[in-house]
Amino acid sequence: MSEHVLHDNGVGIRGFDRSLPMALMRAREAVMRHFRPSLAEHDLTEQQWRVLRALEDADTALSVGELAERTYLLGPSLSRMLALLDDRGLIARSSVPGDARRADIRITATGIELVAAIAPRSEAAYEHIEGRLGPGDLEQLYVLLDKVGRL
Amino acid sequence: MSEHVLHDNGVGIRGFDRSLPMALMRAREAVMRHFRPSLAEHDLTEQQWRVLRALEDADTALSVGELAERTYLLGPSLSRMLALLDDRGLIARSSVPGDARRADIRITATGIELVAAIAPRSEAAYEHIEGRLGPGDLEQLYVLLDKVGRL
DNA sequence: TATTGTTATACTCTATAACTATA
DNA sequence: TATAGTTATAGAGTATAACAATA
Repeated sequence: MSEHVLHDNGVGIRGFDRSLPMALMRAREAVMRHFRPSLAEHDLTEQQWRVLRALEDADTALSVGELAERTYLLGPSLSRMLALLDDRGLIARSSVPGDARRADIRITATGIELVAAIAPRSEAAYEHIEGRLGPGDLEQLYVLLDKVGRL
Repeated sequence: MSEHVLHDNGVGIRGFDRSLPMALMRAREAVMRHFRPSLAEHDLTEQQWRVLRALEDADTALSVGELAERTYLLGPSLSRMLALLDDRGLIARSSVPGDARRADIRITATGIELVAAIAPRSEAAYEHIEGRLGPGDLEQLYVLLDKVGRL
């Protein structure tokens, strides 16, 4: 029998400690706690960071809609954010030939530099996590999270 | 060799798909997507839900500070939220004998009823997840998340 | 003096609806 | 008519500082 047993506390709902959303949030908090100061230092919110990372990872221009999906941001939030990131020269927009409604968003060289400047702290956090979990466990965690993410 | 290989994309940072915070967020999104309508139906934000669940799980009164730690909310956010939940009769405050600075927060019968009313939808979401992962994987996921959460 | 909690303030994000331009 | 993106608006959370009351 496992130490992690689902228990009934009388109102037909799992204990707080057995709530998957809370466990996910706790884990995310633990990771971000080490990383957030680095973002603040460079005047980036977590959401802005997600946008830059998504663009940098895409390696190609993305439409606003595609970007919204990948970053879990709503259109209006993203729209305003892109204006700010554009002002800071971190992203650039261009029109799409053949569909004047669409906008192509890409990360600029300045944006890539900023991401690269923050990256070392991110790597340090990962090494810390790997040190605690071991590479096998981390791998297994990714597999399980991917499964849950595909609900 | 695993299919999940950390790769270098030229700026010294992991790919977006190999970002642990993003994987955690995706998983949480997938779970909450099924659950959020139920909260909205009862006029609760995710944060308010966390507060009610934490109180209900504690099975005893908590100080504002303890509650803030358990729900990952800041004092000022929590302070305002407690006033709203108090107005709705979902929580109650009482003074602590021996320390007039502290406030004891507890969930009311009405609050417990509300949690119980929402619980079935939560359970359905869990059954869906268990159906996809299998109980063993879900258990393993909890173990790994707990490890990460203890950073 | 330090701690507990609230209030003040500015900013950001969430969420929905309305709007513009284009397809 | 539908789609892509922006603008408008209201509400809520984040974050820091300042504050009151108490220890």
